[in-house]
Amino acid sequence: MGRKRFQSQVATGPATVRTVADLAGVSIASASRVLNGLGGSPELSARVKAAAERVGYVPNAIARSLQAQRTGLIGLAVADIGNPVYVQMMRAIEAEIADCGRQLLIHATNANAAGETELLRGLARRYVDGMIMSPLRVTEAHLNALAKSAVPVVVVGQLPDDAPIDNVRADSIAGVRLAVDHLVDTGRRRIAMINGPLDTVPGAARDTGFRSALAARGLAPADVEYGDFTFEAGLAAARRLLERSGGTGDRPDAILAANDLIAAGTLHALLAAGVRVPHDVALVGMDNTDITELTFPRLTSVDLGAAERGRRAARLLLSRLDDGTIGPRRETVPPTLVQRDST
Amino acid sequence: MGRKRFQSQVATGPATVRTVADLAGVSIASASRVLNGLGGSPELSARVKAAAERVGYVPNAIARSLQAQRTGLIGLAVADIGNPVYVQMMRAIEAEIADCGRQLLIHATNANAAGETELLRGLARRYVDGMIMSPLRVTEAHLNALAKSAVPVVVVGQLPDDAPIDNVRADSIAGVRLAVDHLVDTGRRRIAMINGPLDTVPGAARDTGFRSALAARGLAPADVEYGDFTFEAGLAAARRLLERSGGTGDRPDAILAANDLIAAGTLHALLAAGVRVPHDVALVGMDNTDITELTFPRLTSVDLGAAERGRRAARLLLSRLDDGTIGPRRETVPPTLVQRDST
DNA sequence: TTGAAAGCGATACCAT
DNA sequence: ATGGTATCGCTTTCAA
Repeated sequence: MGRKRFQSQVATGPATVRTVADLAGVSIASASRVLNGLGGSPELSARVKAAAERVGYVPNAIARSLQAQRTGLIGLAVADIGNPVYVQMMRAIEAEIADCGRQLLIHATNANAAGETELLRGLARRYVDGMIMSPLRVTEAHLNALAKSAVPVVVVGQLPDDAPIDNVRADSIAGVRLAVDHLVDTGRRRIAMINGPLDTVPGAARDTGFRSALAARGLAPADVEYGDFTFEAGLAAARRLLERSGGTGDRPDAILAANDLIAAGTLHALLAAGVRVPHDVALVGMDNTDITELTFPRLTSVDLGAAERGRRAARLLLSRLDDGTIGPRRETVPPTLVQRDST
Repeated sequence: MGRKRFQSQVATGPATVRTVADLAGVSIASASRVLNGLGGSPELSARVKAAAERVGYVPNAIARSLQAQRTGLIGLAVADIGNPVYVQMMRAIEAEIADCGRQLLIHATNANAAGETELLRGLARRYVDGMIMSPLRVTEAHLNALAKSAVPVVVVGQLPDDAPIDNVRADSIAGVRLAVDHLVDTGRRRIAMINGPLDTVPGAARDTGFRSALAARGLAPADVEYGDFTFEAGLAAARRLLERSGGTGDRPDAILAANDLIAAGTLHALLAAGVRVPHDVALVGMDNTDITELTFPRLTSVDLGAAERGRRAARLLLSRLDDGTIGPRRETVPPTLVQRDST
């Protein structure tokens, strides 16, 4: 029966509004008001401020969140926080939401689909006002979980067209076409591709795009290899590809890598085999990450707009948090080709 | 005067314990107990669980945190979330704390000292149970703020020896010595260094280490350059260095770069100038980030244990959260040299 | 075993 | 302008 109510607050634990109010000899309501810059007579304000200062009062954000029904936190779920593409995206998102005084809660899903849906069910109702996620693969379970998520979610990546969820996507197909056209325009004809896994959304899209872009120029793939979206996989795939074309004659004169990591691996294999880049083989990566500047020669790469996608996703989410009634929106970020020294 | 208290909860907003309790026809206390797996008769438990299932109940973590006085969130403040070293550290920390069901709240300080102390005063009392920070520079203000932080903080990086704060540090000096010894042992004599800014903690330590390590082998620096800890700065500094030693005669036969980004920039400048690596000039980076594998040739690099430092910092913090009474601890992670193809 | 009620810390709505 | 108090959703005594 509220014993504490009637005993004055001795310095127990960190300061609360009550500590400040007691010290200033005012009600907690007045203390709260002054602390939030609403009303208060000069005299009372001064007393409260002095008291707050003296006890080093810092408002407890948890309590405030409970009352306000919002935390100011935005969740970001990515497969791998080390992947340069996600790093780019994270940076853009962070910058965008920091402007609104919000913070980023980052969660690595480790490309684990079960974990991702669990996240939507759990974490979505945990601490975040909204959430941005970029799943590598999208399953039925994802869609289900997304549909009943308790907070707004924006998905970066491909989603079925009828999914009623805010969605920002890259245009891989157009991106691949940019690369292919660039290679053909600069005289390459035997164009090979080193792709990621076909059962991922980006892998599948890039495969389709590659074949149709070549067909549009009256060409067929010189060769195709698959592996993970990693440097090591790119290195291994490129070695297989080089081995297959033992004679210089049927070696591809250009290779399109499905991302910059694969491209870096490929470059490594080429240089190690004494192949000159771009003289003998032109090389194009995708994602236009920082990696492109680190290699020698620097990599030509298709910018699929990771940063821009992050920025737009953040904006979509922020606007939805302002007004939950707007219908689902879909944005597509157009790719650009950034030519450097590998083509 | 508590109107709501007496009206049954109609489907308003997301389900709460009250929703579940009302639906199951039990008290919220019982509902809470069942939901947390404490007690409850089989019959009652079943009813509550069914009700929770039906309304898709997910506990509100904010409310729980307010009660429990902990959020399960760990804050991480780094200068730049894109820097590969921090990425390594983040990954290690994330993995470590995820095991304990905690999550990472990441904050980019953009190397802004004012922001960092503000963080300690504000965010530390905001949402996190504890915090790991890795400041580039440590000021008086930092130390002050650290001293009165409301939650435990672990600092990754150098701190004054008498600072009563958990602290994990790299041993830059030993790291530089490893590199220098390796270069000398492999026959290099004219060793230059491309360093970061001298007014940063790591920059200063590496400079000291470089000079003393050389002196220990009876050598003097062949040349020294400074710039930021970036690829571009490394590239520019290496160009200046090459220009200075116009004749091949007094060109350094080895360069130590203060981090891998600088090393990559340096490599770029060397290769562009037609210098063979490692034949003409050996090159050693520091931090042993993923970058070392991406370049051609791959970079020999001193591993200052970023991942290990992150892991230890996480462990220190977790143990302190368990028991706040232990005194401040200080750990130093020993460096290792990882030889690759650039030496 | 179950339920009533007291908090956690802050804000907001009332009266005064 | 100021103070009392209900409330956010949950956990946790304390009684019954």
